[in-house]
Amino acid sequence: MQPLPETFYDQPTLELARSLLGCVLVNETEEGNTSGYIVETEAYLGATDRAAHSFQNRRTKRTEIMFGKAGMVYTYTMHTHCLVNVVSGEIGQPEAVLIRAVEPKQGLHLMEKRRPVTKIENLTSGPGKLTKAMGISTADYGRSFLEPPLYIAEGFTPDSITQGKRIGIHNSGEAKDYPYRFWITGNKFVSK
DNA sequence: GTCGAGATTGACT
DNA sequence: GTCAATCTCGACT
Repeated sequence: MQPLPETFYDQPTLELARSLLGCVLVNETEEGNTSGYIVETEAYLGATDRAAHSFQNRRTKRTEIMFGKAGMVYTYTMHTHCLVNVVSGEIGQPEAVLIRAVEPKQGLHLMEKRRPVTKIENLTSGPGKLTKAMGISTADYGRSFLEPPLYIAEGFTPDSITQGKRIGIHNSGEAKDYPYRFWITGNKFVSK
């Protein structure tokens, strides 16, 4: 499986968020390899998006990576969980795409070992769930999706894509109603 | 050094 | 619907 080329990330963040649907997220670890089709994403446009960590180009130690090159890995700890983003936009533009859900492809047994569930559709149907199932952590912060062990490869073209409001952002004024969320219509691994 | 907030999840009323 | 778990970082003393 080949990582997608650098040119794939050379497109506007909202288009990248849409393009990532159907692509394969791969993580190679000592325990084994896991991969899954990306079925849900959210765009964060730092300069104007109040819900983004980098709102109004706020540059901190944590958001630093968002100002860098598209295709970098931005991981972030939220309460007890870890979230994973793909950095987007030109250098100097703090934009990123949050990977909210994947559909398991390879390493199903390993994912279930890391995150025991009764229903398979609960395994990776949320941003904190998929990182645990695939073994992604804050140690991956600053890596590149262009090369192993953590990378994104070509998958399939979704039949139908739905666009809507983002989830789980509170007290963000108008930003909470921005239609920056994309998911594959009808896929059961999309979060609620 | 201490305090508060948060791009979530799972359990419970 | 509500709420706590538990960690990192930024702001302040």
